[in-house]
Amino acid sequence: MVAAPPTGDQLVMMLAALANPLRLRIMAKLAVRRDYVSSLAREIGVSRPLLRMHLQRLEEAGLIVGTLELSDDGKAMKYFEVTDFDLHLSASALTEAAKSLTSSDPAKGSPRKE
Amino acid sequence: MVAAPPTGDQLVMMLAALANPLRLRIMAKLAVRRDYVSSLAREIGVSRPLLRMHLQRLEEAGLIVGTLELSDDGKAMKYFEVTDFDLHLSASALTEAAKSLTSSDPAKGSPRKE
DNA sequence: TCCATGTGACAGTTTTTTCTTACACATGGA
DNA sequence: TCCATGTGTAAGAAAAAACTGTCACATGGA
Repeated sequence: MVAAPPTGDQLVMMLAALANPLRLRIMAKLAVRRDYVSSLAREIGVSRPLLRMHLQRLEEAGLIVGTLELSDDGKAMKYFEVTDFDLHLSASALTEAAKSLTSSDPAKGSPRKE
Repeated sequence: MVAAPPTGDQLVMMLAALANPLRLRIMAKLAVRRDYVSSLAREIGVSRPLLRMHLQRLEEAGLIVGTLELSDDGKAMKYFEVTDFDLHLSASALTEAAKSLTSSDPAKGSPRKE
């Protein structure tokens, strides 16, 4: 279901996003229930700017999405929630993904359009 | 049935190891067939010391293993091959893995032995 | 008005990764 | 002996990631 196998580049982004203890915790928290930045920062125990950066990285990788909502008392709150991704990593899956890597392939030329 | 689900720390290591285009290529190559360092370096087109570092990272993550063998003409060759891992990444899997993270959990104290 | 709470963004430091450029040792064959 | 091939390691530059501190703006309620 779902997930068209991501391109190599996309895969690298997702893996890089997940390959960090703090972000893994963030994902765990958000998997349980959506939350907004300040609240999440308190709960996890990190500064808001730092959390913000990590959320951004996760969002760029497509693992979470944020929506700006207006609370009852008029405050703007940015809620984040996890998307439903489903990565399967095995040797063959990696071999497949590697084919679509665009970044510097020393074995070939510069990543010309070819 | 292989893989006991890795600990959070172990998972982070594996993800970090895979989250790099060059290492992804290395995995792809080794998945096709085992190879020794110098040969692989030529094939991929990177310097040997650089490749060495990447191989080391992959090995530490348990994704590949290297064995030092003696070729017919007496040269010592270090052959690497992929282990058979099989990671399944989903929101719930991450939630589970996050529980066993030891690294700095700002929400708790310093990672005391408890 | 001031305070508590939410948002966003910037500059600057520290730490980690990535990559380069050496150097050292060993073996078989010309 | 010298060269080509294999191994290992260390020092240092360059680039990217992680983290801190601070400022600005907005709103509702005391």
